[in-house]
Amino acid sequence: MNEVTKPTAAAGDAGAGGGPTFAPLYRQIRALILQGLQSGEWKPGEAIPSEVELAARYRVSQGTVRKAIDELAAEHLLVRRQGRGTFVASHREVRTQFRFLRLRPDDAPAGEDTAAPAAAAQGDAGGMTMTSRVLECRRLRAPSEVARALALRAGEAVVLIRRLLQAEGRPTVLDEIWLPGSRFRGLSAERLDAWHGPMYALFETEFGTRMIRADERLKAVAATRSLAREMRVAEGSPLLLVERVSYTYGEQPVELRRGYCVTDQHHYFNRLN
Amino acid sequence: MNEVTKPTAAAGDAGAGGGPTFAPLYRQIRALILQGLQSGEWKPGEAIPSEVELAARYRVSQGTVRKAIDELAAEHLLVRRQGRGTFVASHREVRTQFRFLRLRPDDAPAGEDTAAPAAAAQGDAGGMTMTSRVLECRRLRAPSEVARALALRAGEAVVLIRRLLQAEGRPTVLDEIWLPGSRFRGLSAERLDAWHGPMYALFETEFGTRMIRADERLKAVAATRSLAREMRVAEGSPLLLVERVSYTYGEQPVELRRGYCVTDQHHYFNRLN
DNA sequence: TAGTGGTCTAGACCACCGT
DNA sequence: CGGTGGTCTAGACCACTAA
Repeated sequence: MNEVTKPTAAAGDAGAGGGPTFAPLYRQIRALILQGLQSGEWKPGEAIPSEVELAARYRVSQGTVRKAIDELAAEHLLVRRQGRGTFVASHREVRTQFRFLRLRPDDAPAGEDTAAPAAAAQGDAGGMTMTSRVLECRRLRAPSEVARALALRAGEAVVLIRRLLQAEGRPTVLDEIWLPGSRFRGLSAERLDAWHGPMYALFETEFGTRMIRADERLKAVAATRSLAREMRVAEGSPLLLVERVSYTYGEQPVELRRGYCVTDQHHYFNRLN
Repeated sequence: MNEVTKPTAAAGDAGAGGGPTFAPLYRQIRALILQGLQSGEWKPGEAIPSEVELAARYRVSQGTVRKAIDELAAEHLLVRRQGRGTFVASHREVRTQFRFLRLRPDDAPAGEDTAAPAAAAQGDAGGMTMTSRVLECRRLRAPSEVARALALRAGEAVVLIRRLLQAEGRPTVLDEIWLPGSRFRGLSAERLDAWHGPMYALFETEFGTRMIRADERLKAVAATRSLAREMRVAEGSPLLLVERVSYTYGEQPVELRRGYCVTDQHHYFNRLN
C-alpha cells in the first residue's frame, strides 16, 4: 500500500554514494507519483487525480502534493492546466512536440518556444516543411558500441532505422536510429511510413516507451563518400553530427541516434540559462 | 518607495502584445528583487536580505517572498544556501563558473554538472587543462551585422577580442568576441592577460556587466585558409561554429561571440529536459 | 545560541474551465 | 454551478551554519 512516513525518511533515490539517502516528504510523494507514471497507471495525455485527491490518498497536505507536482511539471513529466487538472505529458501534444528538435532554419526568429520550428514529419507544422523518408528499417545484433550506449549485452537484438529529412526538397538530416529490439517488437518501415506525426509520439503510443530526457554530443565532421551521395553534397563537406542518447523513466537509455545535418541553411539552437 | 498592491496588479513585465499585463503578488516581488540586482544594490557574491526581512520590507508573507526567490534561483540569478542566506549569483563561483561552457573532452563522463569540464582559462580546474592566449584586442566601429546583434547603431564603438584556447598544446577553439565599447572602456589585451579566471568573472567584477543568459547557434563549417593556419588544421577541414549572443539584465545583448572549435577530441554537450 | 533557509500544515480566496 | 489548479497567509517545526 502507498504509505508515507512522516519524519524525513528514505525516498526512491537510491543514493549513489554512501548510505541510504533521506528525503523530505514531498520527494517521497514525487517518487510515488513517478511510480504511477512508470507503471502505466496514468498514461500520456490522461489526467492524474486532483491535488486534493492525492493529498487524501497519501495522507499529506495539498501543499506537499503541490510541491511534488511542481517538480514533475518542471521536468516536463506532467503538465498543469488551470481549471482542468494535471495531465501526463505526451509527445502528441503540440506544446512539447518539438522539445527535442533543435534544428531550425536560419531565418527563423530566436526564442526558445517561438512558435514555429521545423516540423518533425510529413506535412508542415508552423511554417516550415520537413518531409521524412525512411530509407531502411531492419533488425540486427547490436554492435558493441551501440550495445554500450543502450546498456544492452553485445549482440542483443536492436532495430536500426535510417531516414532522410528534407527541407524544401533539399536533403537536410540523415538519421541513423538504434533502438533495443525487445521494446520495439512490431516496428517496421511500413509502420513508420503509416504514422503521421512525431516519431516519439509513435514510440509512446504504440510501444509504451516515453522519452523523457536526452543527452546530445555535437561535432563537426566531413561527409564520407556515401553520406555525400545520400545527402547530395560534396564529399568532405562539413556536416553537423548530433549524437543523442534518449532515456525513459529510471534513467534507462532506449535510443541512440546519430543525425548528420547540412547546416548551410539551418542551425542547431540552444539557450543557456 | 517600494510599495505593493495587494490584488493582482501590474508588474514590470511590459506586456509585448495587447493591454497591460497583470501578475500575481510574488511576481511583483520578483520584479522588485530583480531591480535590486540590476541597480547594483546587491552585488554578485553578496547576500541579499533574509526572507523575513524582505517580507517585512515589501509587506507580504514570507511564503510569497520565498516563491519569488525560488524563481530567481531557478534562473540562476540567486543562489540559496541553507543556514547562511541567499546570495547573488556570480561567475566567480565554481558552481556556476562553467555554466556557459559546453565543450568537453570526448573522454569526459556525461552528466550535466559532472564535476570537471574543461577549464575556461589559464591553469586547470578539474582535470583538464585549457590555456588561453589573447591574439588581439582592439577597438573599432561595429560592422552592421555585429551592431544588429548587439542592438547598437551601425558604426558605434565595439571591442573585438580574438583568443585561442589550447588543450594540451593543441589549438582547440578560436574565439572572436565582440563587446559594446561603452560598457567595456578600459578593456585591453594586458587587462585580459593579467586576469586569471573565467572571462565572465572579469566582466562582472571589473565592468559591472553580468551575463545571465545566452543563445547559441551551431553550424558545421569548413576551415578557411586563415583559420586553418591559426588552428593548425587542414584548409577545408570541418569546424564547429558556435555563435553566441549573451544577455544581461533586461534582455540586453552585450556580447557576440563566434567560436570555431576543432572537434576531433572534443564535443559540444547538451542535455535536453 | 541565534539566525537562515527548508519543510509541512491548514485554511481562505481567486481564476479558470466545463457543464 | 462545482471542481480544478493558482495565490496568499500564518504559524510551527526542522536542518544547517556561524559565532
